[in-house]
Amino acid sequence: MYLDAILNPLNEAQRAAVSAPLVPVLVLAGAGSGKTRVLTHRIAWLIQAEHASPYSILAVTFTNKAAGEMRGRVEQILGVPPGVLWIGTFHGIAHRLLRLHWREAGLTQGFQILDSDDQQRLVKRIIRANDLDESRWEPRDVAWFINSSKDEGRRPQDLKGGNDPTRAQMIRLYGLYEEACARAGVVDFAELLLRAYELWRDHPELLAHYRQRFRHVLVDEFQDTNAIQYAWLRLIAGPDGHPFVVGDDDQSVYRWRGARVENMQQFRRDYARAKLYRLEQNYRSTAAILMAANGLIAHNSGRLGKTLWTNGEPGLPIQLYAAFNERDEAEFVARRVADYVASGNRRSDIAVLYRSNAQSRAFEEAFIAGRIPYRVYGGLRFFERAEIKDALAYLRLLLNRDDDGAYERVVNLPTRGIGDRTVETLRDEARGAGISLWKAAAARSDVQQGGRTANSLRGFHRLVDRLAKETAGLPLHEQIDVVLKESGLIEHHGREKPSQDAARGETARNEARLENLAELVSAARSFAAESTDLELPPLDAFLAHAALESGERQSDAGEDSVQMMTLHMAKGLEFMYVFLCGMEEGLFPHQRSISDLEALEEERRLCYVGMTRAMKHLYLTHAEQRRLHGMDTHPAPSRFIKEVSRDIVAEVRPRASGARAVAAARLRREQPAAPAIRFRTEEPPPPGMRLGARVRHGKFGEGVVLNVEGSGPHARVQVNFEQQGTKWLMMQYANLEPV
DNA sequence: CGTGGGCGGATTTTT
DNA sequence: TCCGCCCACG
Repeated sequence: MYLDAILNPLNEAQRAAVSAPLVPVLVLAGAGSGKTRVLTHRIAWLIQAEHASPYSILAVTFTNKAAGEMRGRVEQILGVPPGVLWIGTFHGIAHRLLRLHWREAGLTQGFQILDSDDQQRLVKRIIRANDLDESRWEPRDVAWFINSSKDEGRRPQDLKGGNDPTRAQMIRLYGLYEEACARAGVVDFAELLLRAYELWRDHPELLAHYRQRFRHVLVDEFQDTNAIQYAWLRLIAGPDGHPFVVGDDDQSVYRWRGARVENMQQFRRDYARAKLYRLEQNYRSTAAILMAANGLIAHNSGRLGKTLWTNGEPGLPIQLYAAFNERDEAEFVARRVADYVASGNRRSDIAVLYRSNAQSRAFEEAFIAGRIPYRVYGGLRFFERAEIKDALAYLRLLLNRDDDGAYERVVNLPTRGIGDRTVETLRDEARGAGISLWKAAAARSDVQQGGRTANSLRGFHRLVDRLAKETAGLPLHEQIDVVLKESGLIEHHGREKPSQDAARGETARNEARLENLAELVSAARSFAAESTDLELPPLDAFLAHAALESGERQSDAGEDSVQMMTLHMAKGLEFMYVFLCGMEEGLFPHQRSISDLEALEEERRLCYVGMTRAMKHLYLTHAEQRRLHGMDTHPAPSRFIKEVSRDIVAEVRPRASGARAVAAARLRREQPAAPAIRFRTEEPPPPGMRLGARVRHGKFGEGVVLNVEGSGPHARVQVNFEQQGTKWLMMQYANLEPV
């Protein structure tokens, strides 16, 4: 591929970023501005123009999906054989490093990965084992403390309790948790990152090797990095490196789980030579949608500053619907969806977005009533299902008998007469001797030859040993097949309950579980076929895969259906038509964020993310009455509605309230009000004052045109200044010059 | 050992 | 209101 071919498909800003010199680079990439394209083309550029070896490239993302897309596109552009480039998630890459250097990292060779559920169970066991009150020490809170400590790079010994007994206890539990993990040979997600960081930090020779190798480090969604991820990046890039990071501070919506937008500002401080590029041209949405989004996000402070613009259609104004209640809101959306579908649109081009999952219910009911196929995202994913985790627990035991979490999960599944009492004594014995449950039980059933429980335990151990022996050397999917059958798991779920006719629902659930187990076998088959990872035995690799890529959500795709999801899940996606629902104070912004400025600004960013998902039409809806936790509330419309310039909003019908609204909601076939949109319909905007143009003002400095009203000397422009924020100015007096 | 009723809590979620 | 979890009972 020639250099022209790399640069030609790009706009000027993208081209500048892609062909930037080998210095640290921060790309501020707005929503829909072609950020993935810039990353992939940058990689191509490094290889073609800078003659970088494909082996010298390390590209990091947050999700497997993003990593997969990036890898696909790079390999397509360059024709590089798969697997040469290190493209992966932070966790995936950390995992790979730890497998390669498990000894230096202080891990066991066959270490396994705990998902958050496994982690919480383990924390709970530790709390119980220490006779602590679970309501005082909630496993969720303790796990959160442990994870956020790790995210900050802190080990128990780095933490001080001070005068705070609660904190001191948390630190103690963190320490006990670490010991339990070490004993069982397991690591949680945060541990992967922290260990990978410590591995390099504490082994200069290793670090030197990898620095030499990965000369080119690229990072996607940089605004989502947490402290340890950023520290890790700085280690690998080194003081003289040139990391290429892409992010959007306006789309930072994961502060609550440790992401630090400040890393973007910090990056510029840490790398004084860093160059900043802005991608502001948007290829996704209409001008109306972008103006609404720009106007909203301008209310946030401390932004790096960026305004989206487009050469495309002005588009329809944002439609605002004030519903009577959540049912009316859902019925309105359902009617609009039906209209869109009737005029030939695909249902999958339509998205219903909301702040919290509970809101989906009303929409589901309306869609069912209207016979509109829909798909709700969220909920359990494949590898998180109970029956799948049971099966995985057996597989984990095959590799590592000391995995107490797995042991407890299946020691009595299917039931084999090993009750809570037995397990409890086992736990005590194991803890007393500082050994695993497996070892404790093995010691015991040897001693007490005769007892019934001892027999059961021995039976279980023999089963596991036998499965290990029988499956050794078999292809992966056959290994799993054998384990499923001989462990009794299949029979357990397949067992009919003949006596009860009423148990039909149960039969259906059982069937679904059996299907899932069958799916596990076929997932293993295709995993083995596709996996190029030769560094790990297949079963180890498959278990890591199951933990790190928990799989698709809800697989019953196929039929064209309306997409329903939370705003967080919608990040990174795009839809022709977007309904942003539940725009109410207390719901969005959420009650818990209203009194904290930082949290409130994050809610605003979330709203910005939601709005910028829409390509053609955007609806904002709110309800005047809503049932929340069983109580009727009368929430005020979200402040975010008011923060969108009124000029680009059209109310779907005149706001009604009270009794009138009841009738109106029932009777009115709502018609959109005459569009209130006033920008560039008849008259062209003043020269140089194109939407999104950069301008300079004598006093306020540089800014970007958000909005233009009228023409000639009476025209007014709304400008978002980098320093001063958003202002309306009269063309006549403002003396704006195009930049 | 499995189930039903009482109780408390109820953003957002990837890895 | 509704869901998930814990405990007591059969």
